Amino acid sequence: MLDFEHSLPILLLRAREGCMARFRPILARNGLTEQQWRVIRALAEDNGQEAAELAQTTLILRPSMTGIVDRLERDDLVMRKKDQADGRKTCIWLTRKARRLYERIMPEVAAEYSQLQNELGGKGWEELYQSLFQLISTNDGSAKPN
Amino acid sequence: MLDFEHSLPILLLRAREGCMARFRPILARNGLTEQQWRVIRALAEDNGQEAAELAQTTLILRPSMTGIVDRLERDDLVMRKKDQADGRKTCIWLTRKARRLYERIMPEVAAEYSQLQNELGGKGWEELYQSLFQLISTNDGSAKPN
DNA sequence: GGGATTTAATTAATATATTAACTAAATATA
DNA sequence: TATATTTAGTTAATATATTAATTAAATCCC
Repeated sequence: MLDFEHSLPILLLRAREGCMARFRPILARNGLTEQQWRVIRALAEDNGQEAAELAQTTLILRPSMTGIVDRLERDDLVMRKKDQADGRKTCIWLTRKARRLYERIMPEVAAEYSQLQNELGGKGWEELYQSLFQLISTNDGSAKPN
Repeated sequence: MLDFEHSLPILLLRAREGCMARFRPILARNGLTEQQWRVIRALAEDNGQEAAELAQTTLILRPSMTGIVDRLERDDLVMRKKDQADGRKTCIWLTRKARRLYERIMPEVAAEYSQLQNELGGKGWEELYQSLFQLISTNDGSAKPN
């Protein structure tokens, strides 16, 4: 067997797309892309992260992050600040405007998220998380060194 | 709670990235992108699909598909053929070269896939699939009409 | 202290994602 | 049958993904 449409990567993609279909309209109404929202949300929880750290937590590669931060800066949603101690590092900070935007969007996102949890049910939710954590740690465990 | 790094979309993305990290090197060695491989694989199982159908099965949007097929055609891996009955539709066919490439790559991919199945174990695999199907059908069920 | 190496970020080049607008062919409908 | 509508595919414009090369600052090491 091993038919393409039921391969694990395709199922994971389909599952994720299904989820994001719920949230994308909220972001679109507020003029944000999915990636921009990830960055804003990560900073809302831990402001002033280094660019590299931010890339890790948002699962965005560094070269992509450069452009995303460029555009967020253009839209007055974040500010870059060089680290005084280490001139190579840059930290990213949310602006007041971004904070207000976050406060406005987050409740909508959270509501939709609860809705999803309800539809799946407590048991389904638990099992899904269990399985995903299992898969993630399995993959991390067998990662090849660079 | 509801912290960003453990949100469902992020976990699904992390899970998928972990999986693809296993396969990407195989594809890269053969000069294929992930999306190109998806198209080739879908066609290997059902050659001559209409472009729209192909987009559905590979989870690639139509405008992206145009470019992907352009480049596959450029590399002599697929051919476009207009439907004689309905001049709007285009069908995509694998070339012999693509078939040979598929036969060469697929065993490697299948081996890596088995490896992953082994690492997860039969039970873990079952539960993962169960959960993903559940999530997908939940999402499909609550999809908003256009 | 000065050159080799490493590290953080960016730039470059190509490929893909996303939404809207457009084109051409088919179908519906008055 | 002429026009309106729908459908399949592409084009356009902007944003992001990916790998390799580049730049600048820090650290190593002699």
